[in-house]
Amino acid sequence: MKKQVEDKKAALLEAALKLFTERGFHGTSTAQISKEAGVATGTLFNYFPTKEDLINALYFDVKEKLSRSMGKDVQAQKTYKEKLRKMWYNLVEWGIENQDQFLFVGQFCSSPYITSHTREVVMEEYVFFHDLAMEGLANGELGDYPPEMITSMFYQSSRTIVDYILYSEPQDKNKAIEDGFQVVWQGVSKK
Amino acid sequence: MKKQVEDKKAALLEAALKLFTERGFHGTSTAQISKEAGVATGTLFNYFPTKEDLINALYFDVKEKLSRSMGKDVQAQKTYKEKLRKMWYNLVEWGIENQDQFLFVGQFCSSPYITSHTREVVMEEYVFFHDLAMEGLANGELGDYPPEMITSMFYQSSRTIVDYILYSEPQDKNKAIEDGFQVVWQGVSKK
DNA sequence: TCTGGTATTGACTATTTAGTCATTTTCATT
DNA sequence: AATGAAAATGACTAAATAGTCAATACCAGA
Repeated sequence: MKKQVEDKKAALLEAALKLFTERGFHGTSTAQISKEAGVATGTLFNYFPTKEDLINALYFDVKEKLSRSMGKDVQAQKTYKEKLRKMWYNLVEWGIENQDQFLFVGQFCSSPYITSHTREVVMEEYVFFHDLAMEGLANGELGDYPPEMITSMFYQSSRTIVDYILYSEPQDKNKAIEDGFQVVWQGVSKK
Repeated sequence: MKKQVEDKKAALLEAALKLFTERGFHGTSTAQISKEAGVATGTLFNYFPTKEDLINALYFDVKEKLSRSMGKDVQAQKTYKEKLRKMWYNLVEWGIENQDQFLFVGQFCSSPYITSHTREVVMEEYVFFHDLAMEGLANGELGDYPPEMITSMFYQSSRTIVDYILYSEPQDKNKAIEDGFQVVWQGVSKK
């Protein structure tokens, strides 16, 4: 029973992910989401009292997965540059392998349907990222820029490279990923 | 008469800009837009046959303004680095001074309501940008990266810095703008 | 097999929506 | 002042919407 519950909830989130990205928030009806998920219209509202709750839960879900992928094996790297490189590859590879989630985040990160509460909760998942920037500033590996600026530039650049790879389809994706890292590292590291 | 026509059209675009950014595309009714613009509901459809036509016209309008600001006085600069710096300042300052348009573009650039036709037409306004990257590659000022990658990184970084300035509100905005340029220039220039 | 509580269903509704169109207003020209 | 064509109006409609709720299905434990 518990299993089935999770199944339906996951199916609803998956359906919502696909449809919201394809057709937008108000462009997708709750009926369409239920149908795509293979459940009754009422079932959606058992799990998510309102449509807004649904998209906020979905946003949190996706951002959490992203944050987990992002941090994987980073602390195991020897040098600071290797830590950043690991994180870069985690980010870009996740984006390529999870296109739908990647596009969803891009489309809804500044959307009015995501509440400031959701944004705050999501933020907490990313403190380790901020800490890593602080570490680089403290040990002199990074140029003397505000940490929020560094993290933003790093994260947004990874999105830019994923977009570039998905849209321009370069022959050598790995080259593109490494090129991207070189640009960012040259940009933020201390000369 | 001609004057008034343009007034109403402009009022509709302005109202749509504000409301779409605040409440999303389907979250904003055509009635709300008409009301905000101070015209009758029918008038909107005289100028824009459908709601989609309206948002596409608006998107084109804003992107065109951005492209014009972006290129201003760039060719008058002496060195290549100065050309890029001029463009960087044009971009970031436009974003700060035109927050509403800046946010609108960010929110709708990858939205399903913007047709691929609109995207293509908008693209044409930005060939000079691509050409500038080619120029930098040809004269050895830029690192050996694909030009599309360079333009994307440059443009998206400018967006990141505007976001950073609007959201983090650093004491010294000009320092932040110049810092941003340093990061990007270090990133894409040849070492 | 029976019990009782939980999960699921889908018909239903009150509201909202994009777009229409017959009518009225505006105003340059005569 | 008279004309007429273009612009503006807003009441209207057919369709779609988020969310409800009474009825049903399910299933673990006794």
